[in-house]
Formats: sequence, C-alpha cells, structure tokens
Amino acid sequence: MDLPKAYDPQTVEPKWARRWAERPFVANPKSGKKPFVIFMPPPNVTGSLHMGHALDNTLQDALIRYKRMRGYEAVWLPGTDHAGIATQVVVERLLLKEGKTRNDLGREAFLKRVWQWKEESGGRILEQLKRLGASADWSREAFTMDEVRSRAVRYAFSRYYHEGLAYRAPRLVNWCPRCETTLSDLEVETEPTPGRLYTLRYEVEGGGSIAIATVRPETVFADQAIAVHPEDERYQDLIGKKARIPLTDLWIPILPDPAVEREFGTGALKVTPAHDPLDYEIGERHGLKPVFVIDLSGRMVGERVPEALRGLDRFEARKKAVELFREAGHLLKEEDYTIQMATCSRCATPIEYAIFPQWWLSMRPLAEKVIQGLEGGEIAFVPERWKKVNLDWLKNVRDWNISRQLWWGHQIPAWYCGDCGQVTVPPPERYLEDPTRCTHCGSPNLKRDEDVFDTWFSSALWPLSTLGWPEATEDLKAFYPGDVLVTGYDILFLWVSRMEVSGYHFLGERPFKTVLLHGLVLDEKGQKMSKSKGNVIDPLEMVGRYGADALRFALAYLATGGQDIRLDLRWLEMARNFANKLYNAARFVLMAREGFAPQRDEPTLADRWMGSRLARGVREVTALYEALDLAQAARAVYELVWSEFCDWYLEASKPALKAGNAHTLRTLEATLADLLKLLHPFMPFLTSELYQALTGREELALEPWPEAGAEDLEAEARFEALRQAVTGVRALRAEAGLTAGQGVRVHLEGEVGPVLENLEVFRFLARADLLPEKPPRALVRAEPKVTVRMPLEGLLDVEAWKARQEKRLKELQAMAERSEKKLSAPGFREKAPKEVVEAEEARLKENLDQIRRIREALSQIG
RNA sequence: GGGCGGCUAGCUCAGCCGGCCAGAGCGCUCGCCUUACAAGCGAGAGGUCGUAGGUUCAAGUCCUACGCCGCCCACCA
Repeated sequence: MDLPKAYDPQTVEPKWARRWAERPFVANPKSGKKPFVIFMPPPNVTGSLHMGHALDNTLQDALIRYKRMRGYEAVWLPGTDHAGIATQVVVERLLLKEGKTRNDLGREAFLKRVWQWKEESGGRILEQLKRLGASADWSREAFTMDEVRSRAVRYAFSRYYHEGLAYRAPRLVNWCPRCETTLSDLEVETEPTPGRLYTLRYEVEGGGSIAIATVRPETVFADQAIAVHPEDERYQDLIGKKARIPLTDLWIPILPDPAVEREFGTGALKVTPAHDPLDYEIGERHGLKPVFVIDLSGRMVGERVPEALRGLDRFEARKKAVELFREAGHLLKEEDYTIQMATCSRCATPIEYAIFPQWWLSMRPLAEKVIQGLEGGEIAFVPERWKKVNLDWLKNVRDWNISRQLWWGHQIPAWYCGDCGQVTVPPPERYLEDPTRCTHCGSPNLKRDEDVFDTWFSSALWPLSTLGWPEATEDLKAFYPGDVLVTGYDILFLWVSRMEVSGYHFLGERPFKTVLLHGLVLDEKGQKMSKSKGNVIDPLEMVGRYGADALRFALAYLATGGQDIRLDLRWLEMARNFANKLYNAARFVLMAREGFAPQRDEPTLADRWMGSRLARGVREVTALYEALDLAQAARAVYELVWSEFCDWYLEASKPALKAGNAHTLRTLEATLADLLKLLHPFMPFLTSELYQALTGREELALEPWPEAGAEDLEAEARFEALRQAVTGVRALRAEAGLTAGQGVRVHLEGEVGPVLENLEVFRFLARADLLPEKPPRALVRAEPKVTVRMPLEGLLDVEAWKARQEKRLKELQAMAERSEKKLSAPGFREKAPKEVVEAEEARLKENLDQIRRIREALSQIG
C-alpha cells in the first residue's frame, strides 16, 4: 500500500461526483419498495450555490442516502426555479451593457434572450450541487417553466378560476418602482429608517385649524379626509367639518374612524387612500376616492400637486414640500423619527402603492383545509414549534396577489374580450387550449393578459408538478405525498404554506408528511451573509480547501435543533481532520491485511468489546437518523470512529495482528465497513472510496445499512478494567514526569484478570511491565476498578504526583459529600426510582473506596 | 403590539419530554516524530450553565418574572 499519509479530497471527490451525476440514482415507481420521497427546494436558475443551499442539500442527501441504504425506494427530485424578477433583472443587466432595454427588444425577443441565457448558465447551480455529492435523480430534473411544470400552472389556475377562488379585482397593491411590478405582502419588508415626523396645520372651515402628523408630507395633495378617533374629546366639535389641504383650495372632510391611534402625534390622521394601505382601508369604510399624486415611477403628478413639485421624484418632492409648508406657516413641528419603511424584498427600494386590476387567490377557504389537516396532526414539524407559526399564518392569511408585471414567467392564461370586456379562462377540461372566442359574447376579439404569475405560484405546485401532475402519472401514484420537506424556516410562508395549500386543494391530501426546518447559515458575527456586506463564505471555495465531505459533515454536525449556524472555519478543520483520521484508520486496516499470515483465529477481548460498542453505535445512530436528528447522528458517528475505533480498538488490535490472529483482522475489516456505512450519508466521497478499497464492491451507496448486532456487556466491563489500568499507568507516567518512551514497571491491584489475560495488549498500550509484588513505597493511581502502583525509585516527581492526588482527593470528597447529602435527603429514597437510588449508592461506594486508596498511598509516601 | 430563538469552559457550540461526577472542536499547559494518522498521540488546566424567585426527593434541563442579543408577524400615520 503506498497511499499518501494525508488524505487529499481533490483526488477522490470529483471522480465520484461525476459518477453520481452521469449515472444518477433513478427512481423506479414500480420497484415495489417502500418509497421515501424528497422534493428538492428548487434553487433559482440565476443563483450560484451559497451556504444555505449547501446545508439544505446536505441534509436532504444524508436522508436520501440513509433511506436508500435502508432499502427504501429513495426518490430525490431535483430542479430549478425560474425566479421571475431575479432572472429578468440579470438579463436586463446584460442588455444594459449593450445599451439596450427590454422595451427596445420587445417581449418576444426579450424572452428569447432570457431562455438563451437560461440554457447557457441556468444549469450551473445544479452542477455545483453535484460537486457536493447530491445523489438526486437527475433524470427527473424539473424546471418551473418547462413543459410539464407549465401545464401544472395552467391547470391549477383554470381550476382556481372556475371554482371561484382566483379572481381579478382592482385593489391597492404594493408596487416596486424599480422592479416595476406589484408584490405580494410577503415580498415587502419593513425597514426601520431614520426620517422625520412632520406636524402640519390644516385650516378648518369656519375658522380654527387641525394639526396632523405625517412622515410623508408630499402626499398631502392626495388627502381625501382627516380622521380622528370617534371618542377623542379633543376633536368632537371638528367632526363633520371640512379642512383645507395646505397650498391648495381642496377641502376634505374630518371623519371619525376607530383605526386612529389617539396617542400618536396629534391624534389626527391625514387619510390618503392611494398612498397608504391603512388609509386605503379607512377610505373604503367612508367611500373615499383614492387619488394618486405619485406615479408608478415614483414621481409627483396630477393637477392637485402644486406646480413647483410636479414631476419631482417623491423624495425630492418631500424636501421641497416641507419648505413650502414652512414658508406658508403650515409646518408646526418637525422631529427626528424612525420610519418603518416598506421596501421591496428583492431590491430594497421603498415601496409605492398602486391600484389596478390584479389576479388574486382567495386564501381563506384554501387555508381552511390546511388548518384542519395541521390541527389533525397530518404534518409533523421538526422542530415542533414551527407548527404553531405555520398555523397562525394560515389563520390570518390574506388574499394573495398572484399577478406580476413582468415578462419572464408564466403568462396568465386569461383573455379579455375587446367587445364585452369579460374574462375568458379555459376550463379545466381544455386547460391547454387557448380560447378563440369570448365565452360570454362569442366575439373573436380576445387579448391575452400581459401579466405573469408570481414565481411562488409555480413553486407552490412543486410537489405536484415534479410528479407530472395534473396527468395521472405512475410517479404521482407512487410518490405522492412526499416524506420529508427540508428547507430553511425563512420560506415557511412563501413556499411551505403555499405548497400545503396546493396539495390539500388539488389532491385532497398533505403534500408531505414531515417538514424539517433548518436554520440559516450566518457569518461568524451572526449576521446574514450577503454580497453587499462582503461576508459571504463561498461553499465551493470551502470544497476546494477542505473537501465536500468536510463541508457536509461540518454543516450536518452544526445543524442542531433548527438553530442558525454561525459558520466558523474551525468546524471545517474539525471535519477535515476527521476525514483524515478515517482515511488513516482505513489505511491501517488495508496495510494490516497486506501480507497477513494467519496463525490463529480466536476472538480477543478487544474484538468482543468492539463488536459490542459497534452494536450499540449502530443502534443509536440508526435511531438518530430515524428521528431526523442528523446533527446528533453525525456526532455519534464521530465519537464512535475516533474515540472508540481509532483510539482503542485499532491500538488494541496491534498485538493480535502481530500474532497473526485472523479473527482480529476480520473484526477490523467488518467494523470499518460498518462505520463507513454509518458515515456514508454525511461523507459520501471518502466512504465510497474506502469501501471500494476495502471490499472491492463498487457502490457503497447501494449497500445495505448495517444491522445492529448483540451487545456483550461482560466484554465491555472487562475491557473497561483493562482500559483503566492503561489509563492509570499513562497518568502516573505523566504525573511522575516520565516520558512516554521510558518503560516502567507497575503493580496492579483490583480487577486485574482482564489485564493478565491480555498482557500483550496491556504492555503495548501502557508501555509497562507488571511487577508481581506490591512495592512498599509507590506512586499510586486509584481508578475505580484497579489500583496502579509505580515503585518509588529513581527520579520520580513526587511533588507533582502529590499535588495531583490532593486535588483528586478534594474532588472525590466533594462528590461523596454530595452523594451522601442526596441519599440522606428526606424523600429521596422513597420517591426516586430504585435504579437512581442504587446508582447513587454505587457511586458513593466507589468514591469512598477511591478516597481510601488515595489516602493510603499518600500516607505511605509521607 | 404579538410571537419565537439565543445567553453553558478563553472562542464556536452540544446537552434541555428532570436523575450516572456538565460534554465536544479549537485555543491553552506538560510530555511525545510510539512502525494508520503531527490534519496526530498521551496526560492535564479551565465552567456560581444570563439574573432573581418558584416547583420537585432531585433543575443547564420544568414554571414565573427580569436583563441583554437576534429573528418573525402586525394598519401608530
């Protein structure tokens, strides 16, 4: 064997990545195996892999690989999302370099460009996932705008429309002036922004005035009323009167409305239905007409706006308007104030509002079915706390604006009649046919809606559409509902809830059985990673530096309890070192096998011990995978591999190997093989490589999961005595100031049988020989099962040893005291379970015994 | 305004449906190139488990307040 001493992932990983990409794990709906299905959250075609994807897909791949080895028909359906705005923006930016806009090209040519771009670079992110080792069914790769998925979108809309759940209506909607499209409420964020609160005086008819507070003084020209709380004593005599908008001759009523907060500002609110959602609602209650003074590009428009402000950008206009009010004596007060600014979640531009007809989805009735399902426990949440969050959202859900004024996306399959003005949407039975005549008046004068659907409208159908719905495909029959949906909690509402809605509505059933929500990957300071902050850690760079296995293992190791992960590169080092450790352990086994000359074949104590620990390990790790606790599973395997297999068994096996014990070699090989299997879901590359070298078998991913064997408690107890003897010698050696190379002779007392029967193992591990006689004066180490004595001869450092013993004595006494107190506490013996009491007694006895032995040793040294 | 998460060793984190002496990785100290591995081996040091109460035979673990840090939802302009 001339394997290099240090493991180099770069020479191993690409080979396997290519193999799994070129010959993917293809799902077979007719295998007869029990299916285990995961829908991969489709990354944006525009995107490149970030740590969130790496985490998300590591967890999914670990589950899929685990279940595949357990004998399930493991189905992982991958794909990408067309990501409406994001993609359109990318291509528009490319056009800009040629000095063109999308309008220069026109819709058709522009879309051609986007598709072209998508074909060229849209597959990049999936290629990156393949490098991470994702064992998805690449033969079933889906795209939210491919033919099958487009059919699903058309069918879903047709159903919704004809069931009266999708409707078109003019309402106040969120508008992003930069993206030039409407946004759903979920795509609007509120950003605390330093600003100013202005108090303005409005003249009231018949003399007097009323003061209002506003952060948007430029919108006063769109005011339709002033509202005060109905029970506000200060304003009772003003209700019903009219006030004049400053700088204009426009008079607006003073109204009572309960939505007004009396404590805020002056207690009087200017009502501007066209430029504020709350005002819009108040306006609806009082029949006010929304009037716009800001257009879709964010500029001041309309006759109501004083000429000096007309055409100005909204923020420019604000400054100017304040000046005008000040000059005219309308500005009563101006103070610093933190504005809760509504911004576009994509581009952070402050939102405006607009009213034009949009398609809406009635969420209330749709959510109802989901609520029932969730309350009936049909979908499990991990961690559980998200269930309530999900339910609360569903219970308060508002209608969803599904239209977007973009070109890239699914164009809404609705046609408007040029004659009667009515809408025609193809019925579900002929959902793929474009209508040629208006269904209301028969006119052929039809024009298709120019808008496209919100990207999330197609994402919401993902669990259905990836299986070929609405066709009754084999896949759909075999693989719906999915088993575990793995994603970040940040898209619980945007995506998960909406899939629940689609699933329950169209198939009458939950789309998945369990939702596993993991945390977000943050930078070392706990901040979100973003390009603008420059704190992004690129997963592929980490793959290059540490290997994909190490990245995967570190992420899985850290994904505890759905907690956010502050990425610290030290964890990647830990994982890389672990891979190296495993690699070297395997190298040892392979080297041991080479030229091995069997002399005997009998199980050693160490063999039996390892078998027992492995049995327990398999049982524990398997249970953790089943509980979806992948972080603890990763930790348990780490412990098993490093602290048990490498630290003890590998070392203990050396004398037996030298003696030609074939049983030990077989145990080494078999244990390693099982450990590789347990670890494979986290570190697929290295484990596959090593398994192949060890067994000659081609594909570890397709090997069966290990069965937990029987535990051997007797062997464990006896090996434990041996371990304590070894540890005792090592500690004494260090306390006495001896180096590891110096051989020592020690006397053992207590449970010495295991040592005597495994003398070579003891001598090798402890580098010590046994003294037959108890030395009169010795440094002593009192372990629970054995007492180790090292004769006081030569230059032993007695002081260091003494200090150590004194310290140990104090600890033991403190513990013994605690035990005694506990045992004598009223109620303990009566109320605590028998095992607990017995364990406490045993502990006390052991501690007292150790104390006695240490005292004895100290007194003999003097 | 409502809700959620975090606060455990110098650092980054496990443990929290109560019960073996509170753990890991890194860092630190001492000693080792021991024929798988210095990305390593052996031996150690290092925690009033945010604060204050409470429940319990028993509390990082459950309850109640409070304090910071962070996130989500919501119509105080």
